[in-house]
Amino acid sequence: MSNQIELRHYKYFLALAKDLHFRKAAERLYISQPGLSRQIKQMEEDLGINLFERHNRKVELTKAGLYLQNELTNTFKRLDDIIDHAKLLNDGMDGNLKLGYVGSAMQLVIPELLLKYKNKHPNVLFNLNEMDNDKQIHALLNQEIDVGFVRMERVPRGIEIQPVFEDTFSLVLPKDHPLTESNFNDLSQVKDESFILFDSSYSESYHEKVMQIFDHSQFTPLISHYTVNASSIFRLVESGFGVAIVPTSLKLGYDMGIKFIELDNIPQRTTLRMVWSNSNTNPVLENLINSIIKK
Amino acid sequence: MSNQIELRHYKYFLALAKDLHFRKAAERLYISQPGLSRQIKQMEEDLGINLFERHNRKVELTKAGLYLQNELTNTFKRLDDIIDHAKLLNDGMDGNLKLGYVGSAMQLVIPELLLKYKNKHPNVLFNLNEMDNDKQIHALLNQEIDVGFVRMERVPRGIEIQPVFEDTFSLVLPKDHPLTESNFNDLSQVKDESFILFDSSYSESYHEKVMQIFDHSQFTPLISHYTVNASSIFRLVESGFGVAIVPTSLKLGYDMGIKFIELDNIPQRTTLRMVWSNSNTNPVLENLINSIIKK
DNA sequence: TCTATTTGATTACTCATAGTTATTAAATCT
DNA sequence: AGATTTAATAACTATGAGTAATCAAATAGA
Repeated sequence: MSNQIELRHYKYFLALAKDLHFRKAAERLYISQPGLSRQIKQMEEDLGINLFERHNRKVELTKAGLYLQNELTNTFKRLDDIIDHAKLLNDGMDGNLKLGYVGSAMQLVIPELLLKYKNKHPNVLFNLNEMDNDKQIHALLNQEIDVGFVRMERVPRGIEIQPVFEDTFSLVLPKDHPLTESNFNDLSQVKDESFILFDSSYSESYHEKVMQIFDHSQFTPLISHYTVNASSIFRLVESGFGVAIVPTSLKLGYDMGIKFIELDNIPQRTTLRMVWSNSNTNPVLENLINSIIKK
Repeated sequence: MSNQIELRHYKYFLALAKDLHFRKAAERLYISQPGLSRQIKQMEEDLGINLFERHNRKVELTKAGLYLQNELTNTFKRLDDIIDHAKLLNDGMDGNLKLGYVGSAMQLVIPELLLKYKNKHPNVLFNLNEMDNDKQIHALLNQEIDVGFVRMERVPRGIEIQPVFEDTFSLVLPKDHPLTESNFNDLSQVKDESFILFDSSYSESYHEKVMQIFDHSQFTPLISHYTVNASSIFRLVESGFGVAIVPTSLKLGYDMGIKFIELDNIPQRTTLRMVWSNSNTNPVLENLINSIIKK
């Protein structure tokens, strides 16, 4: 029972389940149509499951077939990952880690963490992918990345979240702006400037926190631009289109005609958090979590 | 690359990984030793992974081979579950659910919940298994059950937990005991009796709660017996070996020479909780969770 | 040290079956 | 009614899984 079935059968089944058309699926598989017909039939008989309903001129998935399509797709994606990972082990690597991160984490936090980790585990291969907060959650759920670094507070069920680095905010001004660290007192001094901010699609909770800063300073800012990455914010500030408020750690790594004034006497902070899926079985993931969370 | 490999290869690999002996593994697979040698070799070449180290007179798994053994074992167990489930769908069932529960939940809570659920979903097949708290957590992690009903408070990462039913405690006495509902005031009236309790291995947190009751009544009980199931507790009480404290809902379903006095004016309660793994993809599981948690 | 035994790899064969081409049956469209 | 598209069936081919026989190497035993 379910004994003569081979991977081939499952692959053929998935192809047919996609096309719902024997000839086309067979073509895509580079086999003949009768060959496919026979393999599918054999699979149905061997499993004792009707996978397709053959109607007059169209093929449809049964309930059981639809279920199988979903589950098998996942299973084989997972199987591929397993083989890839085993290959790495075979080549002397201890494993690999696919990381996602918001751009604002790349200046300070990520390099530091990775250096520390790589020191301890030199044979772990890294893939780095900058992506926004929501994309990272998506990628985690699809097992496309192992770990993400986000600025958000709530995550869906199945995702773990832990703070990694807390940062102050800084005011960003053109270099020739009259305000300086010494004559700066509080934000009300820039209440008539126009502001350039990260788009709220970047992170709802990040955006809200920035708005709290304005509340706290008791004025409503004129926002002239929303944009999605730090360098375009800085470019706009440099060109005199306004001023900005960003996480302080972004100060590093950019050399532009701008200056930072750290807002360390307001209570708002932005926290970079590490997120990962608790159903992920990548064996080096645990190392990373321990090495980062346990300081 | 990793293209000509079939399920057969993986099955052979797992057999050899277990035996670490070509001839024996081949025997167990009902094929000849050269056949096995060739298939394994082919698998190693096709995947580009050295799976075994052939020493003088013994075969050992490589690092990559060991990893593969673990992961593939899981994957194929999962694949079997998927096929089983698809078969149920094929036979007109909507799916099946494997439940674990502590014995004390069987009297009142489980039947009520299941009746309500079965009404809505008549084509879901149930498997019921009485097991203690820890066993259920184990079974969940191994995907041997879909849902558990436990009396505990903390569960490991990856397991979800939600309260289902809160119960008072009751004092259990032999039928001919002088204490009755009308002349009972508080537990100090039985402070000189010996007590029969659930073994603390049943649940750490349950045991602690019962101890709190004694603290609350300001006496240290003489405990004469620890046992693991309700009916043996009742049997011992009936036979005059002592008195007991148990969840009130156990009153139902037993017809013995004992009587219950509900301790509803002490603050302690015991909560039956539903637990499940958040990596479980059984499609009917979600129904059950919704139907039970959302009252 | 020589022989017997146990190990997995190699070789040469066969036989089951995946995949082929050619055809049929049924339904739908002109 | 004839043309076309669909999947199933039938008969054939050839790939490669599995086999028996043998080899090479490494012990173990006398």
